Formats: sequence, C-alpha cells, structure tokens
Amino acid sequence: MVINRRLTLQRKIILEYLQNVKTHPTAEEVFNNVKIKIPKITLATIYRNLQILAKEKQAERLEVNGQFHFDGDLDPHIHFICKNCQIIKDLFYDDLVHYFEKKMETSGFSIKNFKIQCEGICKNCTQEA
Amino acid sequence: MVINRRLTLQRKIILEYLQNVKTHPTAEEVFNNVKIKIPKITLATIYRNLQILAKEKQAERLEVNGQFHFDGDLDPHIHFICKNCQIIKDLFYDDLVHYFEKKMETSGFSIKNFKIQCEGICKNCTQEA
DNA sequence: CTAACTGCAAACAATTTGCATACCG
DNA sequence: CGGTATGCAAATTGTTTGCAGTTAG
Repeated sequence: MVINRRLTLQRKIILEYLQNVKTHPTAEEVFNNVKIKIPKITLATIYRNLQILAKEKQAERLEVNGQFHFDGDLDPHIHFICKNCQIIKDLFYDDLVHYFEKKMETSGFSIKNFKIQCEGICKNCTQEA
Repeated sequence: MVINRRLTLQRKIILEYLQNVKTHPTAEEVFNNVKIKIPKITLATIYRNLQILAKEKQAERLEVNGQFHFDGDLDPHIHFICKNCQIIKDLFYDDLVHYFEKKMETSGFSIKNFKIQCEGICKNCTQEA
C-alpha cells in the first residue's frame, strides 16, 4: 500500500510558502497566499496537501485556540503564543529540547516527536504595558 | 462584563467526571457518561460547559490527532500518546516542568500556562512487540 | 501509459447559536 | 426576582469526499 507521491506544482508552492513564512498560517491563509501564484487552486487541494505534508513530516500542524496552524520549520522548537498580540513565536532552545528528550528516554519512553507550546505575554507587549 | 457563574447540577457533574476519570475523554465521551446521571442533558450543554471550564482553567483541553480531549487534572504534567495503543498517559515529571519554567523566565517570558505532549510507543506496547 | 492528483460541488462531522423555559443565588 | 443556564432544533464552520478530467514520472 505504498503511495508514490508526485511533486505537483500545487504541492511545491504550498511547501515553499510554509518554509518561507514565519507566521504559522492556517489552511485559509495558505489558500489565500498560494492563490496568488495558482489562481484556480481550491481549498480542497490545500487541505489535501497540508494533510499529506503533515503526515509525511514535511510540515507540522499545531493547534492554537481551537484553530489549526501549519509550520514548515522542521527544526525541533517551542511555540510561544502571546495572549495579548496573538503572535506565535518560535523559540529554538536546544538545551531545553535535549533535556526533554533525555528525560523521556531515561524514563523508558521511545519518543517519535513532541510538541511544546506555552502561552504568556511576549516581550514587546510587556514593554508597552 | 463580569459574569456571575452559577454552579448548576450539569456543570457540577461534568467537572466531577473530569476530575475522577483518567482517560482524557472527548466531548462525546463526557456526554455519554454524564447522561447516565442526567438523562436529559444535551450535547450543547456539554460543549457550553467544557468551554467555560477550559476558559476558567478548571479543566484543560488538549488536541490529539485532530480530536479534542479534556483533562480535569490541573497539576502541570506531560501528555504521552502511544502511537500503537493510542493511550494518553499523564507524566508528572516535576524536574522537567521546573526546568522548562525556569528557562522561559530567564529568557524574559512571563508564562501563564503551557502544554507539553509527545508521541511514541509506551512501555506496554514495546514489551509486546 | 497510468497511478496520483486536481478542481468542483456536494456531503459531512463537530461545534455553536437562537429562543423559550427552568432554576441558582 | 434577575440574570445565568438549559434543552431543543436549526444553523454554521471547518474539513472531507466522489467524480470526471488532468498531469507527473
């Protein structure tokens, strides 16, 4: 039951967009942006491809306040969500990631992937208060 | 715009159920269980209350494989999801939690709450393989 | 050539809403 | 009593599917 994926233009543009943007777009936002380059693309195609990309670990799906967002950055990192401005910020804290992986392994779990996300107030918003 | 919540029987039973169960039920599962005690309750009431409980931090909502689950345990902990048997296991690794909180704070973030969840194969399933 | 993919429209599941009634404080 | 919550049914949102035509490898 192995599927031989084809790199269609649609999939290529979607992936490129996810890899170049730093805003963690929703399916809708991916749609609006990809539509600029492929005007007749439909939401169904966006959904189908996002699902494929997530399943094949070329992108990550994350949930924030009930909405799904997508991230093309595969480097393990933490997502920080500001409760004020709603920005989703990437934090590449390698020591934290390592501590976490180590802990899980010494506890007897073989982990495949993980998600760490936290909410608070970002530096920008703290200053303005 | 402060709302004066009332502790209705429905809300009470839902919360009690979440606090006593260790399986991280979905809204549907909460519904099926609460219905035993309150036969004429509806899904709408379940959804309304789960939303309120999550917003007021009396329960936590987590997302696993596109489905939302609820957890009445407020103690900060990690969720481990077994890719084989699909169990959602709570891990109370205080050192990990502290390391994480410390790191975030020394990095200049004031964090309100966080979610850590990871996927892998649980001990039970590893033995059986 | 042919299996994988697309666009389109229709179907679907999960969640939310409007409203009249019930009930907590 | 007043405002919050409920049950019911209908509406809405986000996502998925079937199908005929298109395309990458």
